[in-house]
Amino acid sequence: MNLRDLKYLLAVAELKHFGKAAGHCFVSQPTLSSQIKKLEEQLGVTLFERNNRSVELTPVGEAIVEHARLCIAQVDAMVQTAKIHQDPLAGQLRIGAIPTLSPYLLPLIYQPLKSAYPQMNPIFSDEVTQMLEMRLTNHEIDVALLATDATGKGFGEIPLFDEPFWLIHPPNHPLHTQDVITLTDLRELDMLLLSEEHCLSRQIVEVCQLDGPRRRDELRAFGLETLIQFVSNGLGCTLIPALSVHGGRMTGSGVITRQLDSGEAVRRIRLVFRPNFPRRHALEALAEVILQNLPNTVRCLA
Amino acid sequence: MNLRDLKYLLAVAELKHFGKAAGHCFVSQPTLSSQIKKLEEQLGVTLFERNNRSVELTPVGEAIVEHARLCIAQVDAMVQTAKIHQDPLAGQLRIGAIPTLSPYLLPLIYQPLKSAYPQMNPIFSDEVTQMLEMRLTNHEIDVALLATDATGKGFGEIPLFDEPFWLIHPPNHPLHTQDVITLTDLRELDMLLLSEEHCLSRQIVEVCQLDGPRRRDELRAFGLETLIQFVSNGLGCTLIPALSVHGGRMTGSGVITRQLDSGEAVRRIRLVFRPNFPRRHALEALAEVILQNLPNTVRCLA
DNA sequence: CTCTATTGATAGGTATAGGCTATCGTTTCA
DNA sequence: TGAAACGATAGCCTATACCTATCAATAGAG
Repeated sequence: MNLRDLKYLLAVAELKHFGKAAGHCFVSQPTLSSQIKKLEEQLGVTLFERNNRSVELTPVGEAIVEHARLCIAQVDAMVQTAKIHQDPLAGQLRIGAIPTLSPYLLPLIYQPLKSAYPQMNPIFSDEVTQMLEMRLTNHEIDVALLATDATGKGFGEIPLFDEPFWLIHPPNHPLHTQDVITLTDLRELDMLLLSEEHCLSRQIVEVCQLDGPRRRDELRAFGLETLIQFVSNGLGCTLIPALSVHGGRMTGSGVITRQLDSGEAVRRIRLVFRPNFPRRHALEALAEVILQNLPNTVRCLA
Repeated sequence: MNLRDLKYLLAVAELKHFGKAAGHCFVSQPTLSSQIKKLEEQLGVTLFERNNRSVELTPVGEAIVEHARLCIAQVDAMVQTAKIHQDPLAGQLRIGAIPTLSPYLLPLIYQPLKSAYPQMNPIFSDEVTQMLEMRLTNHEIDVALLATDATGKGFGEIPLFDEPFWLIHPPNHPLHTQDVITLTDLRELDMLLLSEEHCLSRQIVEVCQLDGPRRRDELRAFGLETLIQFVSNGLGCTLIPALSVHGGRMTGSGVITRQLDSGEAVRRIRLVFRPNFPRRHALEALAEVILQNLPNTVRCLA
């Protein structure tokens, strides 16, 4: 059975005239006649009682037409739904971000994204890298904002920007009097780190070339804001990403924020997605909005 | 768009595997692939995000599949409806009968019809010949039980039986002492007649060869039972159809019921219907039930 | 790291379904 | 009686949905 046949059926039922119904369907009258006949044969019932003067629905015909009407209505609704979503920018875009980026970046882009692409429905979530990668694979999110390379795991990526690490230390720290801080200086410090499922902690270890003994494992905090509180209380130093300096509550917290004298101490933030994700344009739009709303403490890559 | 495509869509959405879905639909995998691709092109959206290891619905796909599911469900319901009505004996059969037949015949056949064809849903109505013919033409009823020939008006008919006219007269009437009553006797009587829209009144005029002056127009009653009351009250005689003698309240009403000495004084009862009425079998079934439940006061024609 | 199995996509050929024009048979109306 | 209107039928043609064979990409085993 064919949807076209059902449309023919509805046309004849409404106009009660094969010729007019055929015109209405943009086919010839014989085509319509034969298709109605075929439909009647398939269903095993007579739908119309016809003679050369009138065409009338049989009682069964009435019932069948009612079903056909509902069916066609469903298809129309389906096409309508498709039309709304034809714009690849439209519809849900489930965005995951790592916790050391999410609270500082997403507020910057939420309003601009709404303004630029009102038809887009972004849904944000907040998890560590490994979880985001799993959710990507399971189609539970569409794109992840990560600070690590995931191309080796079969994902695609759009590099966005390099986010420098800044040093924070307590006010009375020895570094207070030092004008310029280099990477070498960092090796000497007592670095506080996030728990190891955060990519940030691994990256700090790498950047500072911290060796085993120097790591302050006993104090690994679970959130960046908690870590800052530790520093504020004089328990040590740490590196934090530039965006958290901009958006975080540094002022008044008593910690000293210091830029580093090195272009190397950065993490690269990228959009990561399944390579066959069909709405690539939505990702590019997202990337564009992110890049245009960043503070100049980070280095854009486009 | 095609219903087949929607079924393919549902299969892939459910099994998340093109090959298995193809087997489930009894087509080859390339067929399924190309049809899904075609559907995606027609709708202008990507329904599945696929790679060589997994097939997953996109958010739009989810929405579309929901519509498709409802659509297919409608079609299934439609086929089911058709199946139920495939039996030409099933479903509504709207039966009209003339008022001088209806109250005496229909009670005789109602239960037998229910027993023999429980799937049939007979709906009875009661109107004069002209109205019944109009309703037949307008598809408001499916078949009429008439006492007149309607083949000249483009209807089809199944003759059922010849129903003799019986004479009824008051107890103290001169005919009381006469053993055999012939048609000639009737011409001398003061005949009471129904109003002229009833075919019975025309037929009595014809049978008795009543001429203008003898007709008792001022007393034309509207119903047969009323007419019998007139006779009972000694206001005249009349002819009534045999079934009304059988089923009517003759006993105790004080009227005398007399058979006529003539095979001519009958009216022929037939089923009348539109010639293209599709459920001819239902009519034949009805005819059969009627014929098998008649009293022997009438002469069956089959 | 190579080999193989699995999976969806593609290519090319064929058969059927659905389309058309022309015409018929019947009925209605002038 | 002739013309017009209408649905059905016949015969032909094309688009499309189907098939088999094969490709390309990936994952997992040895």
